[in-house]
Amino acid sequence: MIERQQVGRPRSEQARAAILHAVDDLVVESGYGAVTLKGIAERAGVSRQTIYRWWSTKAEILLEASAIDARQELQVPAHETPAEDVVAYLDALLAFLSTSDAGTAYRALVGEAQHDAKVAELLRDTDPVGQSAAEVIERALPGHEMRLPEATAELVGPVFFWVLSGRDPAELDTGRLAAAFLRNGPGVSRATAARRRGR
Amino acid sequence: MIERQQVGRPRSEQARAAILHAVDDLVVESGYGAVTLKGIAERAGVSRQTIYRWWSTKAEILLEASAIDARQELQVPAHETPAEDVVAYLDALLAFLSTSDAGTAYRALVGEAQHDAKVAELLRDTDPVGQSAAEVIERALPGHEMRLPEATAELVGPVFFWVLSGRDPAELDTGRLAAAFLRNGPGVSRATAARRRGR
DNA sequence: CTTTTACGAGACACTATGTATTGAAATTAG
DNA sequence: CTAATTTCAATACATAGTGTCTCGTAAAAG
Repeated sequence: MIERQQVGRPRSEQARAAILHAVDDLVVESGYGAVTLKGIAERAGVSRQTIYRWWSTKAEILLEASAIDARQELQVPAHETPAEDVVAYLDALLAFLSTSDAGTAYRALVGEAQHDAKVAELLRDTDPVGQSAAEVIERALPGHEMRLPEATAELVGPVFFWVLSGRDPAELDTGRLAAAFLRNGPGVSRATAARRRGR
Repeated sequence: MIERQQVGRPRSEQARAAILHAVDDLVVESGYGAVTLKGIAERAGVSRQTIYRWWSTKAEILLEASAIDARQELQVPAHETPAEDVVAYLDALLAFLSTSDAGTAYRALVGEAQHDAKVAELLRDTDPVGQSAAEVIERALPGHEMRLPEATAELVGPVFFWVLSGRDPAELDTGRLAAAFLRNGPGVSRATAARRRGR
């Protein structure tokens, strides 16, 4: 924590929260396209100037509004076997991307990133999907012999593509995907890895 | 071909081409975000009304403008082995998504589809990436025992995620991805499949 | 009480949107 | 040739969002 701003009226936490909630609500209600800074300000009961003071784009606000929820929803409890871990994660990822409010926000951000370099950078810095996937891989498959970036893409990619290309989430067989990922993934079994760590 | 419009002034093919080219140029020059219908009209030397008559959104025009190029760039010549085929396809896909003009348009469309249901439907009907991937799988791995939708997602997904999440295309090891895909993919070898067809 | 910073309210110029109107051009049917 | 039909360019219009600015007020520190 850095001590900044010793003097002057402190930032209104109420206004901040109202803005973030307003964005969340508006995106879910009317979709990202219909969200405007004007609308956010009115909904939050806040002056537009107040928004511009702290954020410069819709995307920035949306990222801040959804980041916490995103992390939480992509956090899966540890399971006994790597297979269970991976399936649970893929299910969570599918639910996040296709049904969750935070997921809606995330997809909107990915969309914006395709034609807005600032958003792309913003998203690269704090990408909840990529990070959560990397964590799961490290946890479920310690001692694996994959390159982590590629492994992350292999794990996340299929679900990511499925949802973002508009396919029906209900028709995706995550078990199949998990099996495929595990088949080519770990160069060593979990037991082997445990033995290695024991030595 | 359906015979429509027997009477009246025919649609100007010149205007149509000018509009499509203008969109192409503008997207490449200034990015999708900066493209406006007004700008397209001015660039193409065309009335705005003429655009509205034939298309209803930027996305529609862009799809029409890039669809042909997209198909062409994702078309890879057949190779000797499945491995070569798959690697060649993944390289083409990576180049398409990350460097090609048509790929830029495609990514923009995928982005729009995340907050525009019309675009999503439009893209679902004519998705050059999904279709080309399915073709490659059927060609390179006849007799495979995968469900085609999941297999398509497994093949395309990692590259798709890599690029759309803003990772550096130069750092992606497509050979590794291809190997992983092939390892879990074909239930039968190409030779076996050929034998089967022969019977 | 003074200084500093944040706030709400509202005005401003600018730009894009989507629709409508008008008159000219290009084509077919009779 | 004429009438009907359809497209076209040009232009105007109301609506709405953008980003910046100003003003008077509120809340904190010294």
